[in-house]
Amino acid sequence: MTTTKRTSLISKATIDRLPLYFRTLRLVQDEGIDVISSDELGRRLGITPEQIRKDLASFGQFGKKGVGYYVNELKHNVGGILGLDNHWNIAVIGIGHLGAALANYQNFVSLGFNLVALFDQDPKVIGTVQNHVKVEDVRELAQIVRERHVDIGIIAVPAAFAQEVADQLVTAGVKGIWNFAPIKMQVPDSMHIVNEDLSIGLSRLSYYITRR
Amino acid sequence: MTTTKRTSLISKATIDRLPLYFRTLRLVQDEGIDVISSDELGRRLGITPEQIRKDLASFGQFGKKGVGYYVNELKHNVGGILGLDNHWNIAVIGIGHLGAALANYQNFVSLGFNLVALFDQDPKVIGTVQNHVKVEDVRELAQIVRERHVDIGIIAVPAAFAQEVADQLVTAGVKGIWNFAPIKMQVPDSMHIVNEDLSIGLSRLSYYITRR
DNA sequence: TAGATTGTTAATCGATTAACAATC
DNA sequence: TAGATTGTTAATCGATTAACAATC
Repeated sequence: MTTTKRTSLISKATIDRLPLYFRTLRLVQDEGIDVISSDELGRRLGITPEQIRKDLASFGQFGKKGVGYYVNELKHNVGGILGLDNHWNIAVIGIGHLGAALANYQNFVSLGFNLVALFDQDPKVIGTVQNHVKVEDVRELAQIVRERHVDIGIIAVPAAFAQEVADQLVTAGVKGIWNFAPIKMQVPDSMHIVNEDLSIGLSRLSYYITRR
Repeated sequence: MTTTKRTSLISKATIDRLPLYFRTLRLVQDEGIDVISSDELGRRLGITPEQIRKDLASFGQFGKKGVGYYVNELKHNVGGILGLDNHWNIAVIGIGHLGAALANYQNFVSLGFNLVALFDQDPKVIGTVQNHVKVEDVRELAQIVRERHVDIGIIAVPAAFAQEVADQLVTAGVKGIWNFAPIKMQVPDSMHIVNEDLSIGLSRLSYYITRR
């Protein structure tokens, strides 16, 4: 039995480690390993075993004292916590270089997401196909988002158009937005939005190599 | 005069906010604004003014009490702290969808990075051009990295080849690695590496929309 | 049983928020 | 001067690490 504790008590850092656990458990399972200790999982990920046990314990008791964690069971539990078993429908808006890369990113498929729609504004791009999905005119966004039950909208348009697209996604009723445009988006408090700012990582690297 | 404090005292979270300050200062400057308060900067970014003042104060005294911060001066200071004025040379390894997107990402140019080399393994890709740079055979990586003084290697190859590429980059003498492959990389302690794991953000979004 | 390993509590460490003196 | 705003110290909050009892 799984005891689920109050969401608010769980650290943001913990949630960001769960996908790493999930991925490693899958790799471990492919190697034919049935049981794994927090020690071994930690060794593979460069995370302390205490941290891993604490993270998992915030969601329930998944291990067996003196034994470890059953890989398959833990993998399903972690996947469930992350909501991956909902197999969310995703759509990418803005099929430039980045949007096309996201549309073709196979790791999303392996996490259980379904790519159901692509949108662009450029007549030369509309009608082309990426990863077996046809690019639609962004003017039909609202209608298609509803028809295909899009849960998550991925914004890969230039910064100048991002807010407008976000507004349309909110109106069309998506559950969450994954934003790659480097701007502070205005969305209702109830809308979940995750910003993916690629220049932060590169700037951080610049910072570190500058002062080593 | 700028007082620079010990690096170790500065929080990782602070460093990740600096690129946001830098970008906003540039936007503000484009609007013709000469002076900005922590309050206004915070309003634009959704960050508290106290946080911004604290972040900046860890690197020196850049503001004027009762006045605010001179936009141009602060922008240059923040850029300098991030090391953007070094105009680091970057190379992308793996010109698939993601690698091509990174090679064409204009925000990196605007941060002062220079794209100097692209590498792939596929004969059909070698010789093609992305963003005015020709794709070279990855077997020539070591030589070209030295010739063109590559500072940062961006790994966009499939997970199975990522460690091998990292090893070659380390041997060739890059200063830092920006890794998009979803694996735990083994590099010497002296090597700076930033991992960009796109599935974390999407998984986090899945987590939040699952339990709203 | 003895050894291994979890889950949890307590201690420490780090980051944010609040408050306010300094000063433009 | 009076009002505005920084820079810094103190207080709070949150996350990680350490320690260990429970138990397989």
